[in-house]
Amino acid sequence: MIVTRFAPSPTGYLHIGGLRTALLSYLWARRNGGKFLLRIEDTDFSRNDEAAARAIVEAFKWVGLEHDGEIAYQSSRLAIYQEHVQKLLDEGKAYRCYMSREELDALREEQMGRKERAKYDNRYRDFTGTPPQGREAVIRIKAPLEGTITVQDGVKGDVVFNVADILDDFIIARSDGTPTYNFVVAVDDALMGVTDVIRGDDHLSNTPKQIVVYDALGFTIPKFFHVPMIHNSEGKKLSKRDGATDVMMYKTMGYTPQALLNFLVRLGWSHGDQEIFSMEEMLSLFDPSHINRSASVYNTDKLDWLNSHYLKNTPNEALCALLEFHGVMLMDHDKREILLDALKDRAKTLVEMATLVSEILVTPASYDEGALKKGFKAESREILATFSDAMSSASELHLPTDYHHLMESVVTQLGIGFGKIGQPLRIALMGKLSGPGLDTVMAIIGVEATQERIAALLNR
RNA sequence: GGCUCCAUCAUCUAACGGUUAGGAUUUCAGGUUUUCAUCCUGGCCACAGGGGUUCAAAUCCCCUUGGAGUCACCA
Repeated sequence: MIVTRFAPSPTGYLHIGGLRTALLSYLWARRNGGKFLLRIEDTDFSRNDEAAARAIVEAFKWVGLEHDGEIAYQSSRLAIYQEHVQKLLDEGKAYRCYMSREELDALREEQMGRKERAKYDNRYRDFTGTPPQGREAVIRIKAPLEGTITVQDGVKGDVVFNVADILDDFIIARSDGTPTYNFVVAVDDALMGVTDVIRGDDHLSNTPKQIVVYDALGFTIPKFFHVPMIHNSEGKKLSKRDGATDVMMYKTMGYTPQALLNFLVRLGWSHGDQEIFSMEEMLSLFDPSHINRSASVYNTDKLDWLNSHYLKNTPNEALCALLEFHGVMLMDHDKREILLDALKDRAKTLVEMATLVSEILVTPASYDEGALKKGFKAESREILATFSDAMSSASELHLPTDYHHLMESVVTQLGIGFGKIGQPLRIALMGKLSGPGLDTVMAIIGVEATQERIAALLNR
């Protein structure tokens, strides 16, 4: 069985890059009928872990990813780590190091001065004497001293590290007894039965250390898939400073989860020329071994396009529900269908759509200067008045076509082109020169409101 | 700086030794539309450079250049 996991450190919200690796892990697990686990990596300082976990679960819920089982908190698994540290100690695969921070710093500086790599000098590796008084020891693992470690990566291929270049006896437990990252990751992944680790390739250079831990503890090494970074427009790793990186921001900006997921899955992965992927398609097509090796730049133009695509294809009922989050209550509106049909092709986001709704439903508070200049001419007053009168005497005005016919007959009667009535009427109804078809707008707001808006413009 | 990874249009990508290097987004030009948007049609735009290997290289190898990541008692 394939078991994957998403293991964020609690930073307060779910990052867009995190969502991508979570999505890929989720897809791979689900595709294989496996499990997708969630683990919060909170071994260090007292950051607000609970809130962070809630934020992540909330974001997962919004996009529809679901993890299996309970959320694992590393902070509550300390006993397990200690047990495994002890095991290594007992087996002589790890040892106490009494070197002080000052000594370590001094060593480092000395090495740097000689242009050497900063590296622990193994001074306590085989220490058997009496420990120095009053020193808290850290625990270091005995790492190999020579040879190579190969990370077999499903994305990058075999990556070979020279032990002498990268390793030393790294710390697995701090002087306060708490375990460090590379140790707990390996222990947890092994104990939780994770078979496929899909994560950002910023973790690639950590992997040899984790392999050392796997080996020391006799664990089976999982499959690794190191997914390339998402870069910002400067070509650097995407960070919190790059604006909208909080997944929930996309909800408030009016994006749909499908669009976001579709956008994310196409960053670094593709299936021929296909651009649109439903969740079902992602589930049946995604394979991490087809992930690109190179980083991609985060550019939301395509996200906008995808979002408008999904908006167009969302049933009105569902659209109504989505719009409620943005303060638009349309469930009981009798012209709901006409309204939404007219709008769903015109908006890139739900926020835009909400704005468009109110532009139609609410009488314009002011008129665009440029529009007046361009579209409201001397003869416009009479044309609008004529049209308004015609509305009063018309018998049946319900559907857009009814209004359209009326406009046609007025235009014919006056011997003018459509534009002569269209422009001023549009200004009266919308306050500007762009918008959905006038017949549609009138059908939505009705005869009375149309006449009121015409009067408002004429009396201004 | 050491180590590691990466390199096709502005951007996301296809190509798995043989293509006029394809698609999408963006952009531009037409068309449809009473307007705007949508939509349709078309255009512009790429194999980083240099060596090999091969009948044949965007594809395989090497070098150069450029970019990124990582080097903690953070995760």
